Amino acid sequence: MATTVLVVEDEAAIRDMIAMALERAGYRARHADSAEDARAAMRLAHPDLLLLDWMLPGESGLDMARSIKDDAQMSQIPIIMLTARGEEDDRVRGLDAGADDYITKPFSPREMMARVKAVLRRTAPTLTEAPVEVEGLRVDPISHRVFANGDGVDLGPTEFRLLHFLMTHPERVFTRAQLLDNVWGANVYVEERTVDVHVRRLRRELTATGHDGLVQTVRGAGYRFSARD
Amino acid sequence: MATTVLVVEDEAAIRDMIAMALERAGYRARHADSAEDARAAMRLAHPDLLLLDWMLPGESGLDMARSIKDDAQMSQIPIIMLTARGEEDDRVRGLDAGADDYITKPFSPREMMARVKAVLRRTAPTLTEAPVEVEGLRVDPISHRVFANGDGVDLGPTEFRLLHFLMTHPERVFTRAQLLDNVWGANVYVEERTVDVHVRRLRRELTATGHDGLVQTVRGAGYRFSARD
DNA sequence: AACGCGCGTGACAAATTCATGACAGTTGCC
DNA sequence: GGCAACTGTCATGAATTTGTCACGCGCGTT
Repeated sequence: MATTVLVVEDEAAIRDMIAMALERAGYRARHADSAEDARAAMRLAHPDLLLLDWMLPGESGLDMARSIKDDAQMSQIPIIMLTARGEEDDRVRGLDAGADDYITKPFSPREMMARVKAVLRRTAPTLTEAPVEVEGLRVDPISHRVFANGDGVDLGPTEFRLLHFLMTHPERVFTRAQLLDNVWGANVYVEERTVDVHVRRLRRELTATGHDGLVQTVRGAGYRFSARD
Repeated sequence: MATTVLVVEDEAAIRDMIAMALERAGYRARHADSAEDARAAMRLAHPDLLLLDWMLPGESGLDMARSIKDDAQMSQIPIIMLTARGEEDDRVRGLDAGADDYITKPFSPREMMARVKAVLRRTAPTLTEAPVEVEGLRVDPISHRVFANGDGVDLGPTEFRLLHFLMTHPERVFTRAQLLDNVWGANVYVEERTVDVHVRRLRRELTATGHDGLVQTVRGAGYRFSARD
């Protein structure tokens, strides 16, 4: 999936210039012209980066940056602030609000792209994954921990990846071969029945914490993660 | 201690002009006329800022800037690039390489001083990081000291950086490769197992002061700093 | 009711992954 | 120059994890 950049800027000319440069570089660009619009767009497009204008009608870009960095769900998304001011005082305030970089207008598409790439490179590993939670069972890829209603669950590396994969693709049946590809990795030779064993090990841990029936067997097809029976 | 600026420039006239202006303004100036010299000077004088000429005999200033920004120990030191060229292309490359500002020759001592002061002011908060404290274990980046419930803990440079990095990113697992990038610096080739050894050395010191279990091993994933088990 | 599969289980031995202690090369400091 | 502090590597042994089997149970079909 292409990297998506959300451009929050009310001046159409600048916004289009940026969007064009981004798309020419192979990124997917989305835009919003106010903080309110931006929040809606973030929920829809799940951008990997925000280009946020300092001056916006209504809620300022600075406030928005601050609120995003305070939100556990979105705090991982890097932000580059755009501003017409050149005072470094502002720069400090911007960085202080959680911005990852800062571009002073006027700027060239080229400079902008250089910074976009730099920020993405710097934060790439970070935005990979958010915690998943279903019925009190929470898997957090960042801390690499699993909690069942608050209590820690001890899983081996493979069980962890298996559970995480299934939870991020709920209600969907995967054949053993598909699971091997996605959890073990492509071109890895292991018996398909090995999946059964790991499912069993995973279930054993989950059952011990009262979470039964989440990893379901679909006879003749494979396994599925689902909250309902 | 006076703020030290290292001037890396092979043309004596320019170098002296800069050094004189800096000293008149109360800074301590050191100089080098090649990247090799500069590295030696950095180890000796621990400059707070680098004025780096783009064109140097041997390794270019651009390459040097990049390698410094990749080095965990020196990446905090701000860099101002000096160049005879005015192409924006160069400007982008310079900023991309990690430079904090950019001065085009010819320039006046006055302009240079303004930029030097601006960069130092701007990066001050970065270098002056706040102390981090968790469960009585305090790491103070400013004094470069660690205290466990008031008692000083003696750590080597690498252990200090490792602990500080982990403490500023709690509850998050880092692979050995990520730790090497962030604590040792990118482009530094060391065996991944070396991380284990430093973790052990760090743990040994922490355990001696009663702080066990803070640096945790996540089998198959890496290490994590966390207050809870 | 018998049978054929598909799947759950417990047991294992091999393969990984880590913690540790020892060592030698460097560096900075007396 | 010599000493002390640091670093990066290795070898070793212990602790987990992993991939396979073999065995049986149960479901659906005949």
